[in-house]
Amino acid sequence: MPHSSLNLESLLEECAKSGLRRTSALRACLKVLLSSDQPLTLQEIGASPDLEVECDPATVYRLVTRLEERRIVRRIGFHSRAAHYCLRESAHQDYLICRECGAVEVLDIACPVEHLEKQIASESGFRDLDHELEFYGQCLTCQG
Amino acid sequence: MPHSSLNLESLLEECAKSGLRRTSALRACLKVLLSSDQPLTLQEIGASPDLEVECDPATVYRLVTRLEERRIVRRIGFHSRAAHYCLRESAHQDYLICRECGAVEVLDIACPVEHLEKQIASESGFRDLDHELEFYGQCLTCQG
DNA sequence: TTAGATGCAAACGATTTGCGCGGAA
DNA sequence: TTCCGCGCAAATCGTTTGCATCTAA
Repeated sequence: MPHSSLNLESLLEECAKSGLRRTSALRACLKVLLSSDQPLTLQEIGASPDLEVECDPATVYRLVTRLEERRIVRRIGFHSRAAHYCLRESAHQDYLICRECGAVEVLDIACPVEHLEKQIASESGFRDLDHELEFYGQCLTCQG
Repeated sequence: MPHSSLNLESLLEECAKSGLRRTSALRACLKVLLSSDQPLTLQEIGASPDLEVECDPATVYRLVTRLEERRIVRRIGFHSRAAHYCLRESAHQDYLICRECGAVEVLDIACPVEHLEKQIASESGFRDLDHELEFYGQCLTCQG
């Protein structure tokens, strides 16, 4: 039960406050993101068995894009062709990815760059700083 | 004069040893990568005024892909639709990217996760570990 | 009532691949 | 002489957008 501390209603509330309507598609996509412990692609969101209403790919795309603009959702690059997304509200995660098969593992480490972020923010003048840290390698299976 | 310490001939040598032929396209692409101080997209490589012979996009794609497989080139995600590439031999770089206009700045910091990498390698069993660290924010221009 | 949201279908852009020719080894 | 690498063109795939309809506010 990932994100048990996060609440669908409070997320919807936040969305509403930022100008989004409480549609069934929005609720459904948020629920899928809440139920996943790994970042998902738009396709994965749209095809999830947890998605309680059918959503057109374009709808998922527009919803997640809006959520990303409002910084409710975080985009993660990985190296796949498709972008991955997760809720920003959940704890920040760093990842370990197999560059061969694309398997994603969530790293159980204290993120080592939090303090750096503040320093970079003040030196660069950039606002709303955020970061992405991924390790790439060949997993045990692909070494076989 | 970026990468002044890196030598085109030694790169070509490394490519040859790993089974690539010394073609004019390979030389040209390596030269472009050597001359840039920022990661480039395939399009940017193919359109570079520094590219000394015309190269078909498919050729650039296949070349860079082979170089990446041989770990001579590193892929970087950023959040643009197109992947960026740089020479792995150059010093490892971390980046600061504007999530609005996409501007890329190379961070002048000692990378803070080198030691973590070793730890993760030994704990996970992953081989040939490598990492990518990027900071995202809104740059001064886009704050204007 | 009406401005934002959705579905459908078409457009886009960055790869990715098949194929026949040409050049490095 | 062989086989890898190249250009050309077509196929893929993940978005991205236009438009008419629907619906939350």
